[in-house]
Amino acid sequence: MREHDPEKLVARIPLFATLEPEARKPLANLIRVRRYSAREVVVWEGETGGTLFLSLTGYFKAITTGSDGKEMLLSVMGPGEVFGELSVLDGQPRSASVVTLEPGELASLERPALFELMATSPRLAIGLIEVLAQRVRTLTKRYETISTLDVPQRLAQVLVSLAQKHGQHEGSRVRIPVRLSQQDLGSMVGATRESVNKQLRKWTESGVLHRETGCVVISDFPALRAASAT
Amino acid sequence: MREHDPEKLVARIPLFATLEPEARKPLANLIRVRRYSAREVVVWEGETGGTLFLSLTGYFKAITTGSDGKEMLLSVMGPGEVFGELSVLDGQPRSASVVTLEPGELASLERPALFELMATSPRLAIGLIEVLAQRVRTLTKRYETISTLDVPQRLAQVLVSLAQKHGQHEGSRVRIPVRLSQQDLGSMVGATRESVNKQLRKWTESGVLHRETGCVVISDFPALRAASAT
DNA sequence: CGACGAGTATGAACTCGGTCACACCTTGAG
DNA sequence: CTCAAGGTGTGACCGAGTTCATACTCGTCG
Repeated sequence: MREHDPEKLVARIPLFATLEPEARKPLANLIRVRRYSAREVVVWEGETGGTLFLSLTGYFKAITTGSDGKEMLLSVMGPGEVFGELSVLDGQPRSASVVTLEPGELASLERPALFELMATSPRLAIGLIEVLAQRVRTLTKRYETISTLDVPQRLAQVLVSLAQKHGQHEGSRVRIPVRLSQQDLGSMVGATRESVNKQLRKWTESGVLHRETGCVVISDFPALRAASAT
Repeated sequence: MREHDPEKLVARIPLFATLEPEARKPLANLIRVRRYSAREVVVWEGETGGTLFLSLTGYFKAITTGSDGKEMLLSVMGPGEVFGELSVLDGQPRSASVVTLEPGELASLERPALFELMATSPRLAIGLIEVLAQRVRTLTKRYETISTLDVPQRLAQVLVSLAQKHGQHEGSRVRIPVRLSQQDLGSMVGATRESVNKQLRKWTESGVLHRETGCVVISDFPALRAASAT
């Protein structure tokens, strides 16, 4: 995003889009923008921190690391999305780490500034509650999925939702413009790198999708969608 | 709970405990109390509904039913806990069904009344945000657990947390006073009834726990706790 | 440009836990 | 009191997916 006028940046973030215009001006002065390089850690799980992040460009992953060192990928966040609201709102330690998947830019807002804004702008509070509510719904669904479906179904489901959330249409094809390793995909569906690889190969062979420099391109979206349900 | 003075009821619910005393009086007039019999459905997944529920007595389970009809148990709620806040806050359909595990009483509060209260009492809004935040944290942890640990570990973990949340100490023993079938336990950890049965038997044989008329009593809490981590 | 590290590819062996099948208890409704 | 229904107990079998081992491919950095 070459745009560096804070006020214009703010208008692009859905959370702030519905904000009263007169509330946007002060906001613009409170955010700070920073560029992150690939694989940089934005927040560490377990840390206490009161910063809210707003993704401007690039993709980020939220991960938790289990006691045995295994990494679980909780969500992939792209431009316009907000994260870090949990710790800001309840003051508890960060529930996950966030790492850049590729270079990108983030705007950040500190807790005191956020609370000040919320006091004058109830819509912001409502927006944040909606973000939180959405997280609960997404997590509930993922939880249900992981304990009900088998690996191919789970993988199909993840690809479908990645495509819906971040996909770029190229004719009848849909490109998922996020550089996710097979390891990453595995840790999204609770499977090993190997299992992901094998399933991906099957789909590649049957022409459902193909890989391009670290990205997945879906050729036959309906087929994938069909594979995600029973 | 024989107590039927609404104002006293309200004081027992943690969400309202920190409420300004002058805000409790109007609240008392807005809640409605109802008794539910065993296995009664309080809310149906998918329905739209704007009622917030406050558990007074008895235990309740939140479940989602997958497309294949398999039931997942999301959480067990006991006296003092609040549920149904998600749909009330974001207006979306209910994310899960709630069913009584045994006869119990619930207080309920309708959306308009709640919003009215929130407008005058910011603490209530903060309390609800905390409830939501807690849900995100719990779900995140459960999600991590289910995809990292094996069945015995998951089961141990669930029993430990049930004991911590609802347990009654009887000397060195801890009783989980909730009537959960092995099927229920299974659907909490993403396992079958049979697997739960077999693990429970092992623990019974080794004296870690025993069963009493539908309830689980933990004899060796440290052992169970040890079994829940690797 | 060449080499190292990260990611990809693939199969063989094993194993946890699910499925199935069947018998045995409780418990509460009539 | 009796019966049906729902919950519990237990073993045999088998299959999806993990683990392990071993090559290969690519891109990026000295």
